[in-house]
Amino acid sequence: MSDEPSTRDRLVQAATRLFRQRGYDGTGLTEILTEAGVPKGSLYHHFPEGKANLACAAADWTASEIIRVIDDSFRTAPDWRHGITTFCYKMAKLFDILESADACPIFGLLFEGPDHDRFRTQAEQSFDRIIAAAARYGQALGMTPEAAHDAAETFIIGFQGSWTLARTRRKSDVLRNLPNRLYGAKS
Amino acid sequence: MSDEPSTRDRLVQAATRLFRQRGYDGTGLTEILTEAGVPKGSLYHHFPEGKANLACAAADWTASEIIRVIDDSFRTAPDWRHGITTFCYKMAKLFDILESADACPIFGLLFEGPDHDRFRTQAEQSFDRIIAAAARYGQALGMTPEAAHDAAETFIIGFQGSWTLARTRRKSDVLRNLPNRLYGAKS
DNA sequence: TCACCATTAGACCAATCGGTCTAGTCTTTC
DNA sequence: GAAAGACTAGACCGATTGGTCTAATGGTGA
Repeated sequence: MSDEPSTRDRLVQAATRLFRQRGYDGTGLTEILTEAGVPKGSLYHHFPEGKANLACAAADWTASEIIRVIDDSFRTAPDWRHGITTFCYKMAKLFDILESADACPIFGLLFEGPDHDRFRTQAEQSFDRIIAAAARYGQALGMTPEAAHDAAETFIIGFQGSWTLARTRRKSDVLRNLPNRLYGAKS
Repeated sequence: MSDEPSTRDRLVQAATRLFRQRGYDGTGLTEILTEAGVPKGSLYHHFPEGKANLACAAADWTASEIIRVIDDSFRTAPDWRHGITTFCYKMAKLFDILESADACPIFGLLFEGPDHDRFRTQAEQSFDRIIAAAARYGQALGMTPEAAHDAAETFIIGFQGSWTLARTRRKSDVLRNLPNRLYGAKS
């Protein structure tokens, strides 16, 4: 059971990767199925509503992964800026790994596709989960709840924009420079 | 001749709008053709390489529109922050108009799709054109070339991120707040 | 051993995709 | 007014799309 990822997990992870690379509409079911090594019947067993269903699961999974990185970055951070800096470096590293496969901004990008409102809502919730996770660390480091939320939001905005620019340039510098951009030249 | 937009222009504008709403792969040729009121033959006359060709034209057109708004915002601006603020308000207004049609970040989003490198390059150039346009105003307002470029880049990053967040929330506040976020609470 | 249910397997389907190609219709030029 | 080229018009194409459906398979409890 713990030996190999379950069929469901393999589907979600293959879908996540492909959606990130080619977008929702750009990715065919066959492609996902092949990559996951799973027949079509299994897909519709685990995700009865099909592709859209799978995309939502992929978005959830991605958000959780991001939050995991946030946790790792802040657990030992002495202050907010250190936490953010660590996060940016970790993500820049990830960017460099993914880049060869031409990956997209971590999340929120999958959210083209039909069913506007469902996808939009899913994206909104993912954003909010991530912002809330970061804000929690802001509070733990002494900020007021409002200040922490605001700082987290500012950061996520900067991160999202930086990733986009980094991607068009194929260079992760922009990500590593984000803390300096947001909080002034390095101390 | 100046009475109606040319067939070509109608194609580019319809494509721009649809790509913005549904993305490159999410938009069918038929849809574009119907919207533009143009038969398929004309498309392949004006854009012999087809959809990809049209997408690049749409990206160019969009970048030019953005630069036009930058020009409008900075022409009478007494300083950098005023220019940025005006730009953000203009774009927030545009956002509110488009929102009903569920539009996407202004540009850079069309750049999923095949032909990775061609699309990526196109996006990179569009970004750089826009950053350069903003940087020019920074210099005119007294910044050094490096400072101006950096300020423009920071701004474009923040704008891109803000638009994304604004879109998932369906609220333009985030765009209007960007100057405060970047340059401190309103004076 | 049997029945039962979750899961796997993949053939199959209509619809749509981007793209090609031939015919026809203007407009311009001599 | 005829020839020529720019442009419009849309029927048509093979490939692929997301999705459905039936049959087989595997493990579990009685």
